[in-house]
Amino acid sequence: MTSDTSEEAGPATYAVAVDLVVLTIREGALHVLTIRRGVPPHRGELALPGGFVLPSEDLVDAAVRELHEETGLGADAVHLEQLATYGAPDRDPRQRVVSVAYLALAPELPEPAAGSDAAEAMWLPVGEAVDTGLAFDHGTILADGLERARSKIEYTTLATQFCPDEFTIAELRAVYEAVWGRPIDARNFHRKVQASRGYVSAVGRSTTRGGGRPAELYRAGDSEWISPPMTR
Amino acid sequence: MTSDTSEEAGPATYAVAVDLVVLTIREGALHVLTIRRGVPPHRGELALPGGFVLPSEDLVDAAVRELHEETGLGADAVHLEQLATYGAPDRDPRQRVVSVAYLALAPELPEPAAGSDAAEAMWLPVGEAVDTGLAFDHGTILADGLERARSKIEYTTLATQFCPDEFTIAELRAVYEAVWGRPIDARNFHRKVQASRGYVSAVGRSTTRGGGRPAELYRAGDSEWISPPMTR
DNA sequence: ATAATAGTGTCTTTTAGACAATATCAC
DNA sequence: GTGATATTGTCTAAAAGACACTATTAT
Repeated sequence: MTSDTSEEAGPATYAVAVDLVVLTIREGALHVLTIRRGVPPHRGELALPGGFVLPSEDLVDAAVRELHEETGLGADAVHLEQLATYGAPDRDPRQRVVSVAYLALAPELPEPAAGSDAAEAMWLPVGEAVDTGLAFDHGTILADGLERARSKIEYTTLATQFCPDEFTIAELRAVYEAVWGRPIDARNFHRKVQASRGYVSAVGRSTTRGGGRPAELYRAGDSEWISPPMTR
Repeated sequence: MTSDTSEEAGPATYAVAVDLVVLTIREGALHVLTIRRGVPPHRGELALPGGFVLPSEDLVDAAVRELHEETGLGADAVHLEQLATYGAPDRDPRQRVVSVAYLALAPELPEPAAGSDAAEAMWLPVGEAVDTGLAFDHGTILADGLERARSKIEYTTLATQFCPDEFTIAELRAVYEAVWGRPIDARNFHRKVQASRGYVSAVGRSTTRGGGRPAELYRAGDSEWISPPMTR
């Protein structure tokens, strides 16, 4: 018999974790950050990075901490938003774990992944991750994260979060093509980005890194919304 | 010293609750279901209905159970979707509680509220609830729920969830007017609803309950999406 | 000059929104 | 008939999407 079970028992308690769907674009394709599990259950399988929430931490702080541990990125460099919460009683065989999933959008990172953890972390093309399957219910979480990213770049300026500080319209267009998985008319896209006030602001310099005629460089503008929206 | 702290301690555990933002339309205005707290903390203040998740329950099952306890409604009669999760360490002074909020959209109910609970439940116009303020962080949860409802009726057929089984186009329009809080051109609205395949399907009968020329009756169609979307 | 990419302009179709006109009931 | 609401139609402006054309670099 455990100690201290005198008056009311109080509600049952469960472990609470955060899991991360970290998306970036590498070589024109959307990639997701995965880890290979080193311990049971699902040892050797791929999973999303994540960890338990500490007693003093807010949920988003736990997500920021995990993101930093896995990618070295700070909260200022990436977009981070809550995705959904998964809490089926049997989703983790060890104990009941309620997991709050977060979606992170990151610019292309220099190295594959600098996990301070022993677990090997890597970027995987999203199609490959979906096909391979992920441990626990992480396949569902990934699918939900992809759908969120796909829909949100329609009406918000989030696509710039995948770009470096300075980017060209063509590079921004490549983000849409990678996330939506289909080509977009360069000319109409150019016109629509320019028409949406506050989406991008010109730097005043240009680059020839794409070959051909030099392209104007832009930074993210001050608006959070696109109007009229991009249509998927 | 508590018993059983030999090997690894394992992650910290927290109470997990569901809170409900239940919206309905009464007398042309959007209302939210609230309860007056009978016990501390925040005794006497208004709050959202909710409760703890049982060990055997999935999160959504807990939401369905609470909804039934508070309104008598079953899961088939209302739309229920996960909203967001709130877990600041100090959001509940008694102990750490991570709360998964759900949004429910219900048709107008016969009686104000038939809470089987001792707590008095009531429908409150949303403006009044926002102005009065709610206990804990429930004001934030309500605001998030309202924004979700307002945006979702733009591009989904969710507005029909506020209507009885059979309804007129004018009644559906009244939903938009109540949720968005502004008048809508009846003629353009009529045309757009008809143009969106699968939004509504005609019953073949009409009603004069609105006075004036009888209006055709419709049921919810088989589509979940509106295209093109309603614009707010 | 040629290849490659950036950027502008033009045209057609679709949609939004304002609002006129007609239809069908109760009284 | 009048009053009320439903439904259809018409017009204009905005936007989407297809695509021709011009611009500026490297080689």
